[in-house]
Amino acid sequence: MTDNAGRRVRVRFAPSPTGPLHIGGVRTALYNYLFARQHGGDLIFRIEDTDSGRFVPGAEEYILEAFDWLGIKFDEGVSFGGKYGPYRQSERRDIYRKYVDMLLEAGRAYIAFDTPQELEAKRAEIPNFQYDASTRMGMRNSLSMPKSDVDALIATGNQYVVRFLIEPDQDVTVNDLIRGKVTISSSVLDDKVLYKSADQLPTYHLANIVDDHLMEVTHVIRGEEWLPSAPLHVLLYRAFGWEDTMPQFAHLPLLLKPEGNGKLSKRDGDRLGFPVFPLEWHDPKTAEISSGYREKDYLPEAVINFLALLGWNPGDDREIMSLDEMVSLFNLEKCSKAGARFNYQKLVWFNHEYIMLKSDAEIAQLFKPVLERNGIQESDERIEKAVSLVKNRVNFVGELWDSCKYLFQAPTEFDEKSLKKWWKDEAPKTTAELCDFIEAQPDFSGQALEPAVMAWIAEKGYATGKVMNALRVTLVGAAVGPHIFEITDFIGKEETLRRARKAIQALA
RNA sequence: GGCGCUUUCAUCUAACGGUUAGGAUACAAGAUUCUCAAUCUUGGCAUACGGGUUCGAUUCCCGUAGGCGCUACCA
Repeated sequence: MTDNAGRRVRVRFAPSPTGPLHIGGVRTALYNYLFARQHGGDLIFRIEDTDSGRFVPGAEEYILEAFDWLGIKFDEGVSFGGKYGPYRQSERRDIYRKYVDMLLEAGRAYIAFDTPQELEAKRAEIPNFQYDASTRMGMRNSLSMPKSDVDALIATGNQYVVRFLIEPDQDVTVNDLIRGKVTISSSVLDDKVLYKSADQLPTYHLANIVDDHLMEVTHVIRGEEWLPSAPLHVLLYRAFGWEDTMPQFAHLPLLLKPEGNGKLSKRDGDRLGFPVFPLEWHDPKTAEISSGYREKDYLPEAVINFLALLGWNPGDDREIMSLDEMVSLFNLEKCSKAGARFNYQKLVWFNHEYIMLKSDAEIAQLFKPVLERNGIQESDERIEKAVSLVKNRVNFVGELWDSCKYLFQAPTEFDEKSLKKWWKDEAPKTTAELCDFIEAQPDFSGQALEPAVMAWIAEKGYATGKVMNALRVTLVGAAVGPHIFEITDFIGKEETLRRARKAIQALA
């Protein structure tokens, strides 16, 4: 499929390498991915490192690794290649300079010498100061100064910025795919800095427009925080004369805190006990560690599914969807407009659903390292069997260990509540009798043992619950777990009797 | 402060003028069972407020209030 101008659909995800990838960024990337796939288009990975001061080593690699884990694949860009490169903005200085000069020559931009300190002083002095048509002639720039002065300042090495000349009193309309027409007056826009001579790099706005144009991006799907500057971007496309191929915009609602006010931040994760980053992040400067979904044992499919539904729905009641299903169902028009609270409780539910959805063999492979860490070496078949018995009662693979360790090792201690409820009165006596009965059985398989034991209990006139739970406590250490004959079947006759008789002595 | 976006159960959301306002999570109860889960059933819970337009507003318009974002030589 193509866009309105008949072009192949091309979208991009363009993070700044200033730290770990925020979970909101993951969702933005996901929506771009779904959109690109659905339209048979391209997804570009661009690095927007125009702020040299905020560059963080390792961030780019982290972001790539995160998408790899999540299963979001790019078609071109940094580390993927492509014919529109380079895809790292810091490597495109010459390109930007050329376009800055074009704007300068066309009189759509001008050079300004005001230092950050001077501007700060101005803002302190004049409330609501804005660098625009009403103030620019009072500032130090190529509009207010003679050309000879400007040239002299540059020649003597003064730093400067290039500002975009904005004509006041013009209504600028952005046609947003999610929100419809959004109109603002150009008078509320300031003469944005497009370029800094100090590091010879553009700011976001200029780089963004030039790159999207050059890379033939057709749709810009990004967070709502960009909506206020979208009219500025439209003005830039006009200034360059690129309005006919200007991409279409879609501004996504923000991810909000689970409780309280404001958008989801790094702090919330620490405070409420859930990650806000896909992968664990070790800050190279502060040595601080932020938790990640991968390390916290979430399945990438669950994270993706949960995120997809935060601000979008397929139009019917389905919630569990594969990435491919989402690709065919995705629709920008079905995106909601209001911010979504990040309710991680539901993510836990998704994780549980995906554990249930995956085969025992798949879960067993994920569980194997956990077992090994606990000193358990078992065959894949045994592990799969154990997984099948207990996976419905866990939300995370890591919880499997606590739920089924008794399948691999005898209990070393007994849960007090369980003892109080089930290990009393006749329990030691009946359990001992049951052991003798079981020992005498020729066929120990669960299928044969269950009816035999039930008949024995009936014959003796015992209460089924009391006998079974007493046995359960001796084998498991608590009144939890799967069907008791599944457990005896798994651990075997010898171990069953050994545990039961040992417990009778230990608990006497 | 200015500008913009936004507003349906606690939370994520459906209903693109006519429904007993639906689903999911969470919560509660029940069923099942040797226990804990899972599963199934059931239950409570919402159209922010005030005006219009209309035969009829969750839905369209205006206002108010709340929420969010932007307002950098950050993205």
